[in-house]
Amino acid sequence: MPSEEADTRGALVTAGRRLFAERGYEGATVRAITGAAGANVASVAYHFGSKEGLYLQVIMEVLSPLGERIQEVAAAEASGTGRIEALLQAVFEHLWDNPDQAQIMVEVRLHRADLLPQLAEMLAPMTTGLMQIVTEAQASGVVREGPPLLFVMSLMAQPVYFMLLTRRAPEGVLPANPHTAEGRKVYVDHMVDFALGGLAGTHRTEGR
Amino acid sequence: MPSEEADTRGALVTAGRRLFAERGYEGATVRAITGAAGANVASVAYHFGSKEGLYLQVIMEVLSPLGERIQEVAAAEASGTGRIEALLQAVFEHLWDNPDQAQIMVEVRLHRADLLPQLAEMLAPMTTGLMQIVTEAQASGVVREGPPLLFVMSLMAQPVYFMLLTRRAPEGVLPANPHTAEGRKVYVDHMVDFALGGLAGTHRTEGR
DNA sequence: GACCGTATAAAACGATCGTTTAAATCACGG
DNA sequence: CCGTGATTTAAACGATCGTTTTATACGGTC
Repeated sequence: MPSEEADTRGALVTAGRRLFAERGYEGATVRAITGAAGANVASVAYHFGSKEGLYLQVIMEVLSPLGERIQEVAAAEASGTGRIEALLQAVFEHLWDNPDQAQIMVEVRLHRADLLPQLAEMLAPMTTGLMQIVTEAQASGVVREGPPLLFVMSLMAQPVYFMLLTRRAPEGVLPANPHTAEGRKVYVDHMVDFALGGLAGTHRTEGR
Repeated sequence: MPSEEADTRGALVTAGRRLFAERGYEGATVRAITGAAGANVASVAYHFGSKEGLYLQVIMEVLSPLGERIQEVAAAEASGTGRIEALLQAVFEHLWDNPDQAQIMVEVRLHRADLLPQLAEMLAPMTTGLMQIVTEAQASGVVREGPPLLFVMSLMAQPVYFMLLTRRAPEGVLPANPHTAEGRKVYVDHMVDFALGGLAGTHRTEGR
């Protein structure tokens, strides 16, 4: 009977997730990963076939939870602006607790264009959830008319960008300390205000 | 008299800029860069001391133009929402024409935390220009009260994120073709609408 | 034409990369 | 307690990394 899930295998994924995010695919060496996992150099080839195999496994495991989280928000009942607020809150908090996620997503988009089709497939549950949230918000009048994808992009830009900028920012330059729950609330509140305003009717040239 | 600017030196910066952006610091090898530049392998060490030296030079050259562009927008006279619109237009178009810029900025932020202090220093003209635009917009009533940096982050998130997502997106999924000027106008118009709404008064729980 | 600092060239350096090999160890049913 | 497949280990593989070395070609000055 094959045991299918040894301890080293999980340790390799955990270490790979962290090191791929910190240093990128090329920067994270097999020896660094196996060293951090307390495993042998050959264990990557044995369990995943190659470094690339481990990378794909890491991507899959790292992307799933956020997609599920967004699906939950999309399925939850909320009135008017409540669902948008819940979405931004959930995405930002999730990305903050799992910085590997955003880093690996950006890394793939920047330097691994060959994996973009697979990435889009893995992100499918997330994008459908987002589109559902926006289209329903348009039906209820919270969001103005227009291609839903544009609003999805504008929405996601906020938590992703804020997470990347605040994660390792030096102290003193930020208006609130994101390492505390109260500090993060400042950013979430701002993102919600900004997004709700942006989603509503246009303010183009004339006031209101 | 030293010639100071040989042809190979410029070719190395050009090739390095492209390859560092495409493949990241670790992924872009010295041999690939010198090969693309039509130069010898030893030329990087000769002209820049090391691969790291070339990377720093590329960062400096790639960051300057956007900072100057934003300073121009900040200095230009524009009434009400015009300056915000000009800012988003300029940033998105500049990033679109120079994708290396955003890619390298993100790369440094993700995988080269050791360079963040130098990056912040190089970005100083850009951030001061952005802060000036926002604070003056607050004074004129276009932007509601609040820490200017939060609005700067929300503003920049839009063109950066849109550029990263639309640059290599497969055909058919996007609502407009960003490779044409007319298509990019769709994205810029949306970003302007979204941003102006987000910058104005809050739409929190009650309608309008 | 000899001289000299600058620049390019080819070749080699040690180090480290991902991967492979082959032996050792483990878990366990017969 | 032996056999057998699964796992781990140490060692080595060829390839490629960034860098150094050494020699050669170039452009002015005296």
